[in-house]
Amino acid sequence: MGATKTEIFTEQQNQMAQMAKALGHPARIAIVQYLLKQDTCICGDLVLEIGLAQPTISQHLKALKTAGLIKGNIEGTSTCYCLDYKKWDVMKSLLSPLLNLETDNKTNCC
Amino acid sequence: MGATKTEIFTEQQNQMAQMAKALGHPARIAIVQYLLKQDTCICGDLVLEIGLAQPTISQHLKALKTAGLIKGNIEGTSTCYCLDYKKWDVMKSLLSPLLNLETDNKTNCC
DNA sequence: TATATTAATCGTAATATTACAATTAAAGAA
DNA sequence: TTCTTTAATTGTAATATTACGATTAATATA
Repeated sequence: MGATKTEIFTEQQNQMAQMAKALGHPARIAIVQYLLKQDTCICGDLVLEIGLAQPTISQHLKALKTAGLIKGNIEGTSTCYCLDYKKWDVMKSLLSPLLNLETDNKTNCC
Repeated sequence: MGATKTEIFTEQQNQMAQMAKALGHPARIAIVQYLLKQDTCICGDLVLEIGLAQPTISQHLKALKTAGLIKGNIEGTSTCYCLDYKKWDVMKSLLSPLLNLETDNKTNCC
């Protein structure tokens, strides 16, 4: 045990969970916010901005990249990171139905 | 090490991450989807629907409840669960700025 | 070629998560 | 009161995550 039983869920449910999980750490939220403000960054920018060690930031960048939320391009000795807007659209279309609920006329159920 | 350094992030960043994390497991996505469809449910419904053991479902319900995304009311021998729309509004207002990006005229940065 | 610069990777310790069997608790039914 | 129903809790094994020092790799620069 200990590992998520992905095989009993739909592909969509696993995808939604994976994207939410990628945003489920404050450092990764901070990275995304930084990219929203600055468009691009390199690892060193985030080390200064966030204050975690370089390998830790690198690890979080990898997690966001694996989830497809950011892209990285090697440029000389550094790597330029940015949001991957295509994947972001997928995430939006998957998660919006959950977030944009009609809460107006909903009363507490129980 | 091993624990998230919440103290170096803003309250808002920690909140956003906490809510995303709560949705970061396919079983919890499935629970939320079930509640969207059925409005209310009890633990046993989800055990049948999802196919994980009762203690596991109970644990996921607790995680969603701790994050504030669902509410539970004891009714006899069972507990009635439903989405907490107030918290859902908070989540929407926090996460929407991240999700609803203007992706139209954005080109790949690097 | 030697020396920075930048970041990825490796290794590892601490902690957290996931899943479930076993048990417990609490309310309703017989 | 005893038995059933329902779910929470406890305990635990397997796995995953987080964080960082040390190292490595790869490109610049002197």
